[in-house]
Amino acid sequence: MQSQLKLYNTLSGEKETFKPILEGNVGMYVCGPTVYSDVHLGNCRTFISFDLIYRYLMHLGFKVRYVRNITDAGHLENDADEGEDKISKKARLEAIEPMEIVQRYSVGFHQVMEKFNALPPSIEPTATGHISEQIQIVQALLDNGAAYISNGSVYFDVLKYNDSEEYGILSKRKIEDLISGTRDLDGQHEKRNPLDFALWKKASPYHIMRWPSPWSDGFPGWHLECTAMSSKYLGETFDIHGGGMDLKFPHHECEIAQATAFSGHKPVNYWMHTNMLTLNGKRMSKSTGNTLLPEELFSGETVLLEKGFHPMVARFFMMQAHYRSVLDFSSDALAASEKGFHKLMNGSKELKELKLSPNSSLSIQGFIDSFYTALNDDLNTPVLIAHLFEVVSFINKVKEGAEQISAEDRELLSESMNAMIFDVLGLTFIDEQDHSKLDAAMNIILELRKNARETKDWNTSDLIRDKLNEAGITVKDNKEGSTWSVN
RNA sequence: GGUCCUGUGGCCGAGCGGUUAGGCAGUGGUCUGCAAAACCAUCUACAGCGGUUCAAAUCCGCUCGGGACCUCCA
Repeated sequence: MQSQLKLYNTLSGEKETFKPILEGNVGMYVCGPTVYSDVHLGNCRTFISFDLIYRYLMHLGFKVRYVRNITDAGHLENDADEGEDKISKKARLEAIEPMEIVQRYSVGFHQVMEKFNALPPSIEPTATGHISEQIQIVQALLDNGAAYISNGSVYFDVLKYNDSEEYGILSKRKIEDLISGTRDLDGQHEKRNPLDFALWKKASPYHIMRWPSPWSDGFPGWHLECTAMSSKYLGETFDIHGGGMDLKFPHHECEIAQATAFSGHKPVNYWMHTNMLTLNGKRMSKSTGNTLLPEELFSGETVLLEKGFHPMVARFFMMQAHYRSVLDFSSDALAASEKGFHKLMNGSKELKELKLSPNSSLSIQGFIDSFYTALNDDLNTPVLIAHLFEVVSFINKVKEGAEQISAEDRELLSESMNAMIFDVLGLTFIDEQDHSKLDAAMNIILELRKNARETKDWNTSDLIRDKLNEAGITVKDNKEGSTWSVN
């Protein structure tokens, strides 16, 4: 099954059969968040997409080392001399320590990811914790002539690199087009060419975050941390490097260039890029303010939504679209997913209690194969979910007596459904609190209601149901009796 | 302006040369004191115009929309 996994590789522009460098092991690096403000839902989608990939690789039996960095040194605000990093700017605004900002938003990020049931990565290194590694790479690039010093800063020489390698190989850009398209920004005079990017920046006097280096007191360029940390923890060539589409250029392109110049070979075999989550048809972005915060989604306290949605509903909503497709966020789409989510989860619950027959009326293995066919095709979760709904439909028919399932098959299907829903898609039941006392109380109430119904006292029975509903508890009547659930 | 992606039924969203995707909503029915849920049936679309092909939502061209990147951004 493993060898059949195909992943879309941005480098080739095609789906390729996934083959890890070291059999049975996968090294995966994902560009993490910049912790200078709250992560928005668009950021979350990327990390949830890679959580799916991480989960599926592990489900297939790979031993995965998943590295996702925390960018706490801040990226350059712009390329100008006055450039200051985002962390220190925010710190001065709020008159607190940079690391205080970092701490606050890192914690917030982790809390949000936990709500989305995203597994923590194996290693979550920080840029500030790897300054010496970054300095070493800069020195090596200076030593081998790939970089040059200018006024205390160090820049990567893109044109020189392009003489022997191909700058633009990932984003499919031609260097001539890039040169002609370069904007005339201030502070470019330090560079030999506008395309050159900073490896090390000399800090201006008021710049708070700074480290000593052979060239100046300063801070690392914004592409460098990923090369330093990925090569440290995964090796100079590793299997998968991921990030949002927006990082393809220039960030990942620069990473390839500096890493190749540093080590002499390509750093990554499979480049994976997840697509944007849009709001009102436009990508979410901190700088434009077109964002939705996770907390706003959960609480519904925003003009964009009619009500709040549980993180698992949002996760399911995201899984209903392919990770490489743009997904637009809307209240209606969320509401549709919410119903579908409950339908799926109820189906998976009911599967375990299905009445058994000597034989199954359908091929259970056929269902299971379809799950893997979908996932192996570049993680096609929308198709996987479509198949899961087919199973739910089958489950309901067994319940109604229109289809049959054997004991063996029920076990097999249950195991596979659970693996898909919980392990791979990473969904959880929304209501998992301990209800033992509520259970007891509800049993008493429903007993009274049952008595009322038996004497056709509909006023009482409806009053109980309506009042419970107002309190957030739904009562449903079936042939076998009444069931209840917390909304 | 350059590079690239995209346009699917009321809504969301797969498919990428020949078969019903799926979910939500709607409609008719079964069930039910009513409601809800569930089940069955139904609704059957591929921006427009050309072309290639026995066959196109799927490939090619043009036109018209939408978006991403080219500057920090998941």
